[in-house]
Amino acid sequence: MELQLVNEGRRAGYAARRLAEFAERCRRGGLAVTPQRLAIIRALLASAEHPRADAIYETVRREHPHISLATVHRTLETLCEIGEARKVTMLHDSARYDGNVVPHHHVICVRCRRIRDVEIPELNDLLSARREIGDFKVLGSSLEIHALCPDCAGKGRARRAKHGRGSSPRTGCKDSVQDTRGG
Amino acid sequence: MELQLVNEGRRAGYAARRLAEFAERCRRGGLAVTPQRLAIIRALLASAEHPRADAIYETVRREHPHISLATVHRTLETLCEIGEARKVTMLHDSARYDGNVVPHHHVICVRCRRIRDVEIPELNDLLSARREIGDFKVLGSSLEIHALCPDCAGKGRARRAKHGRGSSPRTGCKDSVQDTRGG
DNA sequence: AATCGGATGATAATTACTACCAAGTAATCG
DNA sequence: CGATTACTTGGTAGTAATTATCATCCGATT
Repeated sequence: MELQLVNEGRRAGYAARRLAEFAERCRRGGLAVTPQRLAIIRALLASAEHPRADAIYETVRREHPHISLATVHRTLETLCEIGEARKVTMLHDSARYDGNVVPHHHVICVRCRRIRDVEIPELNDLLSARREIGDFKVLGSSLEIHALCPDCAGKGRARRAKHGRGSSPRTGCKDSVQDTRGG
Repeated sequence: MELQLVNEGRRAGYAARRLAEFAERCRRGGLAVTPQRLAIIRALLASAEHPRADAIYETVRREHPHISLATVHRTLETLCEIGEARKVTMLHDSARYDGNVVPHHHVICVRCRRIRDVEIPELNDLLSARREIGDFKVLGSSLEIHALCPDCAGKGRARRAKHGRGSSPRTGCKDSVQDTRGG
């Protein structure tokens, strides 16, 4: 299986292109182009660290000393909504435990966060053949398949639910549909 | 690619077996077998929901009204450490953002939580050919490859760092090596 | 330039989780 | 079986990440 770390040069070129189109994309998404948003997307695109909100905050603060941490959180969330950023995992809200310790993967409903086990023996085989990627030593892996569960698929397009931290995975449904499908 | 939801019958049988071996495995792991731990692993194995600590707490409370939520959090963590449970994602501490919205995957250092982008075009192809899994409608996917980064690989075996919530992903290193390699 | 709706900053509130410590109890040994 | 001891637990305070609230501000449109 082809499988390689993305190199720095390519990432930088990509970031430059994305930044150039940013204002245009904001308008298309119905968002105002503010200095804060520009600074935040610039910081995000400049980083290869997959940063947390507070790291972006520290970076942006150097040029915008008055920016609020809340703005950074809000903006990153907004960027995800218009598809200008993504979260590394959609399950960052709280720890979800699994009693099944046999290697397997998960389908996750992007609306209600329902999770079901999936077996993909071939994927396990392919990855366990791989001892390292770049200079990282591989230990294991876990595939998150983003999907709509049968209950949520019927409900039409997401009515942007508010992001009460962990408000819904308990029982209810939550939105922020993040389509990561390949292109 | 073979790819299917794990069915309920199989899961139940697996859970029964695991539960039977639990006491033995605890002792092997140097842990006391307490009623609380038994109740928690039983609740976890009985659930197909990939529950959060609070859901386990609500279940266990019916039989152990005095159990503490802190115990549930601690115990689930402990179970992961001795390999009797796993977390659905190891990145649940806090949101990590990515400016790269082109479909790709991630290598994550299990010690310091460093993340790097990985491209696996074949995986994208295989999954985008798949429109549904069971009754879930597939939108996209994200593979988490668990690994040791070059810096952490040299440092020998993990000295169990304390779990200060988000204490290390900023810069430092954190442990809880969770080997999910196939078998 | 006037208007207006969305955006921001400051801060309070919420949530998930961990730290701490006194008291309880499982495992070991006699 | 009972004493010993170290590991566990419960209760609770504390911490960190994130969201809510709301007055003020400012980008976009006219």
